[in-house]
Amino acid sequence: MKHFSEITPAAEKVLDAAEGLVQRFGYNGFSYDDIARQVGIKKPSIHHHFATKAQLVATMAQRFAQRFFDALDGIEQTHTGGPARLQAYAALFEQTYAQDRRLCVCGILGTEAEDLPPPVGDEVQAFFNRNLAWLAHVISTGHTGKKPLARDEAQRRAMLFLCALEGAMMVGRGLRSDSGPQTVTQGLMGYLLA
Amino acid sequence: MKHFSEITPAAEKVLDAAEGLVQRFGYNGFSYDDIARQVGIKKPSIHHHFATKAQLVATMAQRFAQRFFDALDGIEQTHTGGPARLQAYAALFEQTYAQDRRLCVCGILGTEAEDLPPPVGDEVQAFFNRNLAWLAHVISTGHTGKKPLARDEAQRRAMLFLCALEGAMMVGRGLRSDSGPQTVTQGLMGYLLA
DNA sequence: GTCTATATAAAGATAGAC
DNA sequence: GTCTATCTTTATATAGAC
Repeated sequence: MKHFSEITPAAEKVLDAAEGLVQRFGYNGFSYDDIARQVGIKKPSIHHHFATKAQLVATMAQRFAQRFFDALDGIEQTHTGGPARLQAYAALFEQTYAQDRRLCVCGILGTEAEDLPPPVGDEVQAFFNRNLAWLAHVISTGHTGKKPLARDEAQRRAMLFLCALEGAMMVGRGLRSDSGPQTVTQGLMGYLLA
Repeated sequence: MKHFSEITPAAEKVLDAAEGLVQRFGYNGFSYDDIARQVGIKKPSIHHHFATKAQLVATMAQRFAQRFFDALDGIEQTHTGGPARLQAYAALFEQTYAQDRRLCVCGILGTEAEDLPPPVGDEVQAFFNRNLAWLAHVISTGHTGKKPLARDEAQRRAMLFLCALEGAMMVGRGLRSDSGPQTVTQGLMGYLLA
């Protein structure tokens, strides 16, 4: 698979379009022609950049994950303490949903997991694992209790937070509501770090 | 739209197949031919029972929701107290995911909301609204605090619980894990009713 | 890097016989 | 209620010219 770092400007536009389409309609919900129309080129030109849809989406998911992880690094550098970091983490989901109720790329692909080409499924799985590790670390070092948090307790709370945020996007859409992740963070933050 | 209550045994088998296929692959992830193969008939026979895919899935979602609400009534009759009722509620999600990691019908349809025929979207929206109302009621009457729960606080907690459960199915799939909703209920229950 | 033209398969759906 | 045959559209993908 082509790595997203060695990609031309034209191919980048294709990835941008694919990302938005996946976030709105899922893997099975868009076509090469949809991308072509958005980018302003023809269908076969897409194949010039990405031979198959599986490769295209795998590359896009990889780029999405990389950017997300970069954002996590940024949060650790610019925010101090558990609450601020979890709040900044939640804001990433919030900002995504605020754009026409877009879902997390790996969230919507996760629901389609059984149907996904293996390379795409691998990206999704890695994305969640790394998010959980990051959250468990932040929760573990940021909590305010007297005893240090047990490793598996930190992991449980990380799982809860991630699921609540992903689920809030899913449910928010089903409710046809503009309020997504934000509806779920209030109160939860205190619980996670208590 | 045909109501599911006036449906023949043959049509019922079609709905059963459609339900499983939606839970595994989503609205855009299966075809009339997939149903036909499962039921053991041919494609046009499906159209005899349900003229369009939109009608078929709308009827299926309606049946799913009705059964789910019946289960909620059952929980209120057979379980007493907030903790037992929330536990029984979570078990409904658990049982679904335990079947080949199937998702909640309205959960997976919710992620596809932007792409859904309006009648199907209506069913999904109604499903979530009614679930939130039921949960808010159980949480409100079941909590152990000294002061009665404020209405909007009960609704916030209901939203958190629903999103956590739906999200756990989504994330569990992305992780290729057999552990779904169960990973998220522990600890949360105490928080909801505190 | 983009195009026209085309191959091939699958989708939702209809007509009409049994 | 189910079938064969068929229509129409759309999908992913390829060949080869510019």
